Amino acid sequence: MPELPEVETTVRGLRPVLEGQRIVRAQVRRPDLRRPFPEDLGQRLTGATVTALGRRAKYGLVDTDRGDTMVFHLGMSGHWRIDPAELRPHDHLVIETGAGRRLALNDARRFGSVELWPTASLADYPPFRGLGPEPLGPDFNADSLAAALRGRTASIKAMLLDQRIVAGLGNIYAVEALYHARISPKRAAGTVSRKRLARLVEAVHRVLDAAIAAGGSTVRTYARPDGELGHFALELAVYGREGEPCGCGGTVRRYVEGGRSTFWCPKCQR
DNA sequence: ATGTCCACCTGCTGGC
DNA sequence: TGCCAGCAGGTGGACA
Repeated sequence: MPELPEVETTVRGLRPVLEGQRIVRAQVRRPDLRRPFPEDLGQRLTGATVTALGRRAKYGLVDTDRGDTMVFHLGMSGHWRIDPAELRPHDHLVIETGAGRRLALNDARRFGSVELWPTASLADYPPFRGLGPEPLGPDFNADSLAAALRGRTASIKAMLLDQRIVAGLGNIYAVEALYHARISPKRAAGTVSRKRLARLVEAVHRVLDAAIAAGGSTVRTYARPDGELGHFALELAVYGREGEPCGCGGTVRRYVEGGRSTFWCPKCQR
């Protein structure tokens, strides 16, 4: 699931359940995702009060009154379940609040991670070092993008997936943004004109905003039993549409780059 | 430094 | 119906 919009949706869904609440129980059921959980994760969470929730790139942030932030990444298959009726396989971490709410972090493929890090020095959290600008923030714009891509010969698609260039895009939204900007995913990043980079920045904004808006509509129903955060049905223009017609009269094609499927229309994306 | 590929892990789907 | 190859939205490390 989780690119930036899914993580943002997840954080927004967790906020009303966790913010201001005391964690009365934190149960680790399987401590080894991509990286092992901190040894004492359960003890360090139990009794803490959650002061704020946030997001950086594709990471969710849960601040506590003990000066620690729980940083979680959902990998490929991770998601939080709110008030599950019963626990399921791959519910690796279960948190209960003083208000009687229960959260389960489920991640079948275990590419995700959970870490505790001092809130005051989150910038030093190793995965955050070297991270590029937030795609919806002011530091991601045509000028900064042009500077970051100058002279680069790798494909523009690969550069959008590089979290050091821009932090939060994944395969789906990189593909969708390039389609909307009418830029070929195969084009060498350093050869994309400033004018077309401006179009790309705008397309990234449009695609992410629409996805977050669609996720938001799902969040409103989060309280349903076994509600799972971050899942929503957004209409995608090209992703997963190999062989289907493009509005321009062309046909959507697929190729693999770096082991990732890329969908595009060779007729209108140049 | 840069570009490219692959491993990590489990579950689901579609074709035979 | 059953089996199995192929595929899945991320990241980081190895290699040239």
